Amino acid sequence: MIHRKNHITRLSRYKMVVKRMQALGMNKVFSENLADALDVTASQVRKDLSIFGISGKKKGGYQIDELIRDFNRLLGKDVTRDAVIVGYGNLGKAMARYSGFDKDRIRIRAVFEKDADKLDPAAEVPILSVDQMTAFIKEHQIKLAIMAVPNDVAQEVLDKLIEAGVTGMLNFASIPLRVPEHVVVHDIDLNVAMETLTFYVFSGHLDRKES
Amino acid sequence: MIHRKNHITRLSRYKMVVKRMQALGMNKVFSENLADALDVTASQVRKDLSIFGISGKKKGGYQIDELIRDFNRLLGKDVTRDAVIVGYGNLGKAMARYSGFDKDRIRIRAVFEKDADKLDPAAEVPILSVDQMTAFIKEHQIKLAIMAVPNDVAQEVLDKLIEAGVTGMLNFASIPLRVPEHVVVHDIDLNVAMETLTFYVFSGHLDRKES
DNA sequence: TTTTTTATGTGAATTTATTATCATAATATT
DNA sequence: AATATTATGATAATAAATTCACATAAAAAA
Repeated sequence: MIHRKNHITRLSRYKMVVKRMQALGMNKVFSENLADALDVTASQVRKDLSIFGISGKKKGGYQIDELIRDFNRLLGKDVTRDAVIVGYGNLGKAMARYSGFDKDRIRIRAVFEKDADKLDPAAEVPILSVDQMTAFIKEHQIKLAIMAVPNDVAQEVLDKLIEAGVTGMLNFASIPLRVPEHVVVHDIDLNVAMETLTFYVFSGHLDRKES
Repeated sequence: MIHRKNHITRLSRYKMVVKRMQALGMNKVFSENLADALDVTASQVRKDLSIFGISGKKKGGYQIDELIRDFNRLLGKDVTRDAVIVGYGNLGKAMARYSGFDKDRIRIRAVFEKDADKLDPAAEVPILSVDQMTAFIKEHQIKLAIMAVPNDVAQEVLDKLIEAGVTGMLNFASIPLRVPEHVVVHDIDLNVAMETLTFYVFSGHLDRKES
């Protein structure tokens, strides 16, 4: 069985709630609990988990510590992943300071910015010149990038990143980007998100399905 | 035929590229062109458009000015939609200054923040106290909100927004939120997005499908 | 120990989404 | 005016995602 996007997205969510449950002192969890918490069906939970080879016990549910071990294994062999940010505008800055990343897995190593006035190589997350980007990525073998640059340079930046060795990016630009087969781009188009919302809110056609 | 999320998301994208095409001086467009630009099939484009009651001509494709008129009609009767932001932290600030919204349709009217030091009622987009939130929303009949608040207050803020009359929100908190039937929440979980990405990048299981 | 209860795991059924096919209408060509 | 071309639109086919349903294993109760 191949893992599709939806499964993986949910996997990450399961991880989140299971961690919270563990923090609450719980030891085991039923598919029904997860379903509840994430507003999906219990069937869906069991199917997802089984797709990833995770199994529980016919009565006692799933053991939380085992679950977390499995989630970590699946989402990256307990290794921290290094990432860089390109663009230190509003969004780039917000991402550089974003506290919501799982610090044990995703670490922002640097931000690259064109405007010389904004550079700050001494900051906790150093703000470096784009001129250093390729070298930095190659040296640290960075595979992940967050693109927070204007639309009109997005494709150019993307190409440069790929050239340097990055194979996965989170993209905030709202233009269609072209990438080779081996590269994954996850687009977050805030304008599209808001427009979609207005459609639902003002049209009444609510057959909504969670994001 | 009912409109599902995917259709609406694509509709918003079609609008974007069609507008760009118009800016280029083009008058008509073929399903094949749109398919190309957005990396979907031409069949998909035609189906989407037909679902929204948009039709072209059996040879000459779709008339761009008509398309744009239809898109605007569908996405909100040519009326600007007012929205507020809750939380003036990194993300809230980025959203308040975000230039990517279609200014003709989505207008940020105010930001609400708890920390008194951050308030700035005179700013172009005024930063107001959360104490004023409910009154402001009711007075201006705001229906849309962007939630950029910490996880631990997200549900509370959401409830308050709903109480005040908001029915659609973009949510950046990464905890599962409960909402009544008539309310739509679009979640953007940046951590989940990054983790999903790492999975694809480091696992090799690439059966990726665009965001 | 035997019986009852209950949560998993899986294959089947269903629903939803996407793609392929092709008759048809509009345009262009001869 | 007749013929050839071609892009749409509708329907059929396929694929993907989700839910149902139930046999089975584990735990609890009797």
